[in-house]
Amino acid sequence: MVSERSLAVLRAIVQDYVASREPVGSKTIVERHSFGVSAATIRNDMALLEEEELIAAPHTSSGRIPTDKGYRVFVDQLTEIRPLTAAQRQAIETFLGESSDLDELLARTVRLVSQLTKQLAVVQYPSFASARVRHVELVSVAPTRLLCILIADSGQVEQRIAEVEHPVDDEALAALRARLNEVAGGRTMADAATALSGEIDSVDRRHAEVLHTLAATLADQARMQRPDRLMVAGAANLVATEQDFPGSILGVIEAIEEQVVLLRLFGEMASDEHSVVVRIGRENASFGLGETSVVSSAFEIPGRDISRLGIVGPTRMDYSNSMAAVRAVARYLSRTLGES
Amino acid sequence: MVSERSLAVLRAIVQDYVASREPVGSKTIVERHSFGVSAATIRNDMALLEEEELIAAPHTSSGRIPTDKGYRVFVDQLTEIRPLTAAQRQAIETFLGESSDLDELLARTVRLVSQLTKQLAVVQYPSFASARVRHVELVSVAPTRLLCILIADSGQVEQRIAEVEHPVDDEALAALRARLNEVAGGRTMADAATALSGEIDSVDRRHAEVLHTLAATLADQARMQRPDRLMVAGAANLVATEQDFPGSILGVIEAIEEQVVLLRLFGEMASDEHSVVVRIGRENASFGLGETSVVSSAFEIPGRDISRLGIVGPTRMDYSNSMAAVRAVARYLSRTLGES
DNA sequence: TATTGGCAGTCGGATACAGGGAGTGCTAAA
DNA sequence: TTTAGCACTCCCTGTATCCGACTGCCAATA
Repeated sequence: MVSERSLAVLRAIVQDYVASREPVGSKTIVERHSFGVSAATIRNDMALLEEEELIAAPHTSSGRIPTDKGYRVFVDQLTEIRPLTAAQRQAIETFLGESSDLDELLARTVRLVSQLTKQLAVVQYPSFASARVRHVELVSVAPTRLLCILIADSGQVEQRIAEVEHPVDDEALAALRARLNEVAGGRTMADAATALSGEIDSVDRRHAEVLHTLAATLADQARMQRPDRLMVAGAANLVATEQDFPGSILGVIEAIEEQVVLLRLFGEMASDEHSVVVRIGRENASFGLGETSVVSSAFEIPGRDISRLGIVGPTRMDYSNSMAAVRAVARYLSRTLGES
Repeated sequence: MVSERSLAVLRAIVQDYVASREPVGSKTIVERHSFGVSAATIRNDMALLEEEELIAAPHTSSGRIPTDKGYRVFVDQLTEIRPLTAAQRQAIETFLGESSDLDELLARTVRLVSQLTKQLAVVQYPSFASARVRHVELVSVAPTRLLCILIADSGQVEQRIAEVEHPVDDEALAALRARLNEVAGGRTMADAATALSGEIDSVDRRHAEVLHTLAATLADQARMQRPDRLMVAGAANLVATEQDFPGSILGVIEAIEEQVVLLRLFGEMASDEHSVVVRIGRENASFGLGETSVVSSAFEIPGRDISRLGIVGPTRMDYSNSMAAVRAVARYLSRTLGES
């Protein structure tokens, strides 16, 4: 059984180790924290914590460092997340408030979060599967190449080149454009995709082939066959913590570049939408990120599907600060932008 | 004066050092290369090369490593770039041939180049300043918010949110849309920008304010106020060569993320469009990249402005291979895609 | 029972030192 | 111009040693 003071000792160990990167001993604890007890007592508590596998000693006679399990308990104890300072809140507002379009907003967001947390920041590009089709535009870029542009009422624009076998003249193009808008306009992306697929057979033979290609193309687009993208910032922060990755940092960087891994990880964290979720060390082992921790939170921008942002760093990180920053920025995106 | 054989010795030193990361001595050279002379003779040549500051000795009595100047001479001697293997050419075709849109093509390109060269690859997103305006679309996303979508005949789509003070109803919106298309349609981006600016005064008072905002917005867009973007891949390759950066790799990573730096660097390399340009070490010192080399080449995709792709790595890199890969991919983009 | 002081034991890290090895620079000879 | 030989320099590595930090345990104490 771990006593209340033992947990306080664990907190002290986590804080000191995060700050110094050095195993922390009993003497250090009594010096830097105001426990009313002696070092020997702390040692007894540390023996308990080690029994519970919350801390470990890298070498026989050295200070202790938290285990993944120790970090987990530490984070779970953090019932109340320390709010950001006024200056930090101000930074969020001024930094994000000026954004003109979604791309820039997200770009600023990742940069901001990486600066606030000193970690690598990631934001998931919000998809818009639930948005509706406002307009379909066709542009002939070559005799047998049509550019299909899909405009959603959320403002999102998707484009795709369609190859057709027979050239399409301007007149036919106009007819096709009208037909496509008639069928797809106003529908949600998913609906439009199925509607277009069903439309293929009931069309003028001469253009069946064209429509077929177009419908398939648009359907693909609408289904968001292309997986959501990620925006990343602060890679230098990750490399700066290289010493915290005993087993080469290369695997981590590769996993970040292989965005699919992170997207799947985000997918698994989608449980509670309005709180900050933390996954620590080995909890991410199945993603090849067994030495990293991820702190993330959901956010929702009006007209878009719900999405996630977060940070990725070594297990030895300032969870309190990371959670506060991630939560604050996610809330800003959801609330402040949602109100305007 | 550097003799012909001295240059051969320089080549040998560069090749061996690039391969082994270890200073190379005279004995190693006679063992691994078929000079018909003894180690002592090589030493004399090495003394010459050191005199010319083409090589240097890290320690008094150790092998030699090439200086930046040495790499420069080595690269300039590479009159003929070794062509890629058939397998590599095949890889380019199959890997890039399947791309559906420009984004994916560029994404595949950077990944391919980073794999071929084992370096960090960068591609500049081709701008379209010389393209013409095909269509301007306005979408009301909120009473006082208009989404402006600019469609170019090259297929590029740019979007921007415009804030206006007074609400705009559907009827006025349609009129505005017609007017904007009338003025801007068919013009190049640059022309459209000036034309729109000039149009502001000659419009119905009630909508002057709206048009003003829109014109300014579109003008900004057309001028490509937003700098060209970069796509990056293979960061892991860069980190893997960390040992080749005596002065911390962090600055390099920061410079990469700060895309402006690379864009300016690319801008300075734009001299010869159809050949591969190499900048070595201190030649990039003014960009904070004094320990890195950049190999890049221009390419041109139909309907787009000319643009660049390249790789960034330590001065100790396989220049021959990097130049061959960069040139081959750039040519593929320009030629093969241009023909189709 | 919980806490404390003391003390022996353990291990890592820093320091000092010697020996081996790789490589150069120089000189004299071919 | 090239070559062989040789002395010299310096790095690297392994070894021995010392120092310091910390733990773990035990007996005493509140």
